[in-house]
Amino acid sequence: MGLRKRKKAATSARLVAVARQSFVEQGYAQTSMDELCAEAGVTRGALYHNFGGKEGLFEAVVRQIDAEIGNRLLEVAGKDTSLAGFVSTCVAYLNMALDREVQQIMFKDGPAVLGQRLREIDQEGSIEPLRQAIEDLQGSGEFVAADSTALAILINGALIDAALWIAADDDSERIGRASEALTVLIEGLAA
Amino acid sequence: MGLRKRKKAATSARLVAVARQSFVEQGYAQTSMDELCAEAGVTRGALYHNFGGKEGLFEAVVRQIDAEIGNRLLEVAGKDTSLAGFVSTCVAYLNMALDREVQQIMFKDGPAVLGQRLREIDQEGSIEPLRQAIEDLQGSGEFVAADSTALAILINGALIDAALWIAADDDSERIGRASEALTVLIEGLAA
DNA sequence: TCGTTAACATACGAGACGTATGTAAGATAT
DNA sequence: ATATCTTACATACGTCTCGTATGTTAACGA
Repeated sequence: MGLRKRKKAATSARLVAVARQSFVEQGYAQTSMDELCAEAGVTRGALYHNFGGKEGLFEAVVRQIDAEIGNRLLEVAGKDTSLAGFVSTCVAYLNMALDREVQQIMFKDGPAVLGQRLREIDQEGSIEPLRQAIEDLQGSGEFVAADSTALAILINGALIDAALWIAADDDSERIGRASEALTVLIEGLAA
Repeated sequence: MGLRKRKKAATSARLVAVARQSFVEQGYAQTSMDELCAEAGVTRGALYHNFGGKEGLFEAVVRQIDAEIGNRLLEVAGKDTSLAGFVSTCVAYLNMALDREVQQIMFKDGPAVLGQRLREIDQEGSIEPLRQAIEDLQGSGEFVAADSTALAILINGALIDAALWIAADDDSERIGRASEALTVLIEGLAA
């Protein structure tokens, strides 16, 4: 890789890093691209050259986070393909969804900024690992025989809202309640 | 009620009506308050006097939609308090969630614009009716004995994502898949 | 009837975003 | 090695939008 490409990758990475922090701390709408670029040590020219605009930079951050979640999910789901393992995977997802970065970027600003595109990105990152795990369980007869994609969507949505509900409260008493309800919900799907 | 109050209510209603339409059609960020006020036949002065700003107007729209959903849910849930009735309530909710207005305002822009406040508003509108229905079922021993609020949150989230998933596709083949999976999910919670 | 105040209009200023244009350094071809 | 070309960014500019501060009119109370 030539020097040009390397420097470009470096500035892109710096912009994404700063953006990820600013978008989380101040939210998408309240983040000024002037300030953000200043923090990254570049001007807005670099931004528009590399990402096309504010939205493009945000999407880059989303893809980064989504990839991290997807990798982690695949990692956990690969260990144990039993029903108990699936519960563990969901709990792992729930824990990731409790992260402030994930909540702000993926759940709050994401839908408003990217709209439909966010769902397409999510599909690879979080939905597909869930769907695959479900299908595996169905293959071994441990899970009800309903559409695996639809089930993955339902569980995904349940997990997201649970995480937001948990994080909305200061005292960490909700996480126990949610975890229990989640376990009950999934075990109800066991064949 | 004096003439003053009536005219104030009238302009407020006009602003909310126009805002509801614009926010749905163009999204929150792309909606200009200048144009919106022009359509409503007032200036921005009226807006800031009645709602304090763009956010306040958006919140008014959210509350209006949320109240409609809540009333409808209570109506459906009140008819039949059996397990089958609960499934009907969830399906009714799913159908409302398929509405373009609801999706754009409540699910896409809502979280980004109102953040935590949206959840508080939702609590009264959609969560509480669900929770109440669950508690009734638990009282008659037809439902698993897990935290009713947590279960309501989980089901609410599942329904929202299911609706977005269904609406994301043109051909209406997903609604059947989602409805079936949803039914399976809820019946898995039957005691 | 007259002062008061609510409801709204008008005017103004501060940012913020996107684009068009300029520029310097790395890549490329001969 | 040099000249050309192109990439990666910087700079400057214009437009739009929101919020506020101030003005104005009409309803309300005394």
